Amino acid sequence: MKRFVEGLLRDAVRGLYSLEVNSFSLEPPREESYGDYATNIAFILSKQLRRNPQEIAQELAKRLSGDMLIAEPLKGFVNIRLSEKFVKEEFRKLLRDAQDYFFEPVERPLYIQLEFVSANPTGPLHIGHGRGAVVGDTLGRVLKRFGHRVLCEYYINDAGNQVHMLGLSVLYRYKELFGEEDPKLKETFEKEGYKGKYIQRLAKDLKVFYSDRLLGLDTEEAINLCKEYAHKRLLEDIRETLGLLGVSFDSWFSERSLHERGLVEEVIELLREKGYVYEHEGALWFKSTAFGDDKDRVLRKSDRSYTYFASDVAYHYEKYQRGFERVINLWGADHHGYEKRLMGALKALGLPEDWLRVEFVQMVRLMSGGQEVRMSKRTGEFITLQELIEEVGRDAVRFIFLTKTSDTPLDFDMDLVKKNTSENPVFYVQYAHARVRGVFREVKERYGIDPDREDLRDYVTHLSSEQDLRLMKRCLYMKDVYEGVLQTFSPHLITYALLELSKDFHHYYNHNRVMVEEKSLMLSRLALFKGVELTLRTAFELLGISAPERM
RNA sequence: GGGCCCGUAGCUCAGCUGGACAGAGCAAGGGAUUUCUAAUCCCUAGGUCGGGGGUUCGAGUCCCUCCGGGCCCGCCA
Repeated sequence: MKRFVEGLLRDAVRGLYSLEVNSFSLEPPREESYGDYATNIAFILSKQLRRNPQEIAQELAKRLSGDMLIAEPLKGFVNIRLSEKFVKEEFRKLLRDAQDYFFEPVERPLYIQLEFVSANPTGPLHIGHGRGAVVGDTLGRVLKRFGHRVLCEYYINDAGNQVHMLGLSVLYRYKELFGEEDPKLKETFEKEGYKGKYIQRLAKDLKVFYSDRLLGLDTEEAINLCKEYAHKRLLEDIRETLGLLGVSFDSWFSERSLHERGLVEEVIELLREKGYVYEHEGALWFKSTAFGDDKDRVLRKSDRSYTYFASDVAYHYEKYQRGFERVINLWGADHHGYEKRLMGALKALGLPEDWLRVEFVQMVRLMSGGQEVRMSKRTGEFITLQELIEEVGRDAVRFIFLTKTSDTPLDFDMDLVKKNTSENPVFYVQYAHARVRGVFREVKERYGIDPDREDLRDYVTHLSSEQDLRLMKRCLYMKDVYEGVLQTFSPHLITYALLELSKDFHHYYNHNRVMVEEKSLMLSRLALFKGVELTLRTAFELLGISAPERM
């Protein structure tokens, strides 16, 4: 809708002043009585034309008003109202095919890679990973709907020190099972090892599998065996947890494969050719200060092993070679220091400036009884993502994770999502859907009308009350919301808009009855409800939450 | 010392590339039940947008500075 209005506005400007305006605002005004959209375009034009904005607003409003829009100038603003005719036409389109209506394919589809979660396979996913997973997954769904080719990828850190430490930790616990203690192993374990109970479980599994055969092996060899087994198992667990969340990846990319293909050396060589690599105290450094970083960063340590940073540069170079036109990374907020050096390296390699976009996902705090909950009562360890899903359900987890912009910390109120009242936003929006379905069931029973099969489009004509129009517009408005998500990569806008829609629906429901004597009125209200249902359902699909028939 | 995020009604937060008298939800108070689920709806109240400067026709929004809070800063990942 917004796009349509914008087009008319540009036409009007072209017609009146034969010039183009690039940036102006066009948004729903705060004050509802001003209409559906308001624009500051006259202020922008007044600079270029050196004329009074109020006059310009007046001319534009006159030109704009017609069949579709009613425009009025006010204090230099142009206030625009969608005509009843226009709203109805749009609503009919929605009823015909909601997918078609809401998602007009982008003119130039891009091959986009979306990398998110990418948690080390050294333990279970925690709550923060879940937020990244949901935000990434939903964003991917939206981008796909608009016609982009999207590849969702999980980057597995299966090389380097962390997985090594995982192997070591498992081996330590394994030996423990046989009453053996290796002092060297113990020292490292106590300092840097993974202490979670899941390590002991993995050790027990290995005992079943190998019996005592690992004891005879050379330590390094044994660590490697443990490492292989443990990280694969943990990855399976991660996959399972993501599955419970309804998140799936198209691709799982192994860090190790970069090393095996020699890409890490290759990319360092490339950076060296460009003159951004130097040696210092036996290590190889990247001159990230040349790109605004506060210090240079090590690529290869003096023990000749590569840093995580080095493989990350190689990874992104590999992404570029794979042909992605756009790459979006969702990182935990603790990685923000990383952005500059990676961006710097990519710039040094000659990649386009806006090719990579990094979005940060901030922490989640679990709250219950007004207090932060960190430890699970059952296990005494940090609450895992899996436990949270089991506790409150997938819908609540997904919805709440999308209620705030991802770059600000989120408090997850566990008590709230268990309530069946309007305080609980998840309940509130799903209840709207259940109510629509309830009416449809009843209508079918009483009158033999099945709104699921009936084509109700022609009855839209009878929807003329202020409340009718308001609810229709609210549905149509979701189209603008999706376009906003596309532009800002902020899927949380959907939950907001959904709450507003639900609010208007509940209001309508309380003030208007569907099953009334007058048949055409009943059918028109069914058409309205049908539109609401389709709108809700489309949004629910993107959010990955269920659309309950009854509650 | 440096980086990132944040400071808006009692609480939790919206406020989209600067725009019209600052919004919502919750909590508080009052009201609607012969209903297609009242698990809902309606009404009322409340803020010098952390302080100070600047840019602008116009600043919660941009710039500077100060105060306060959170996260991060290793030849770890």
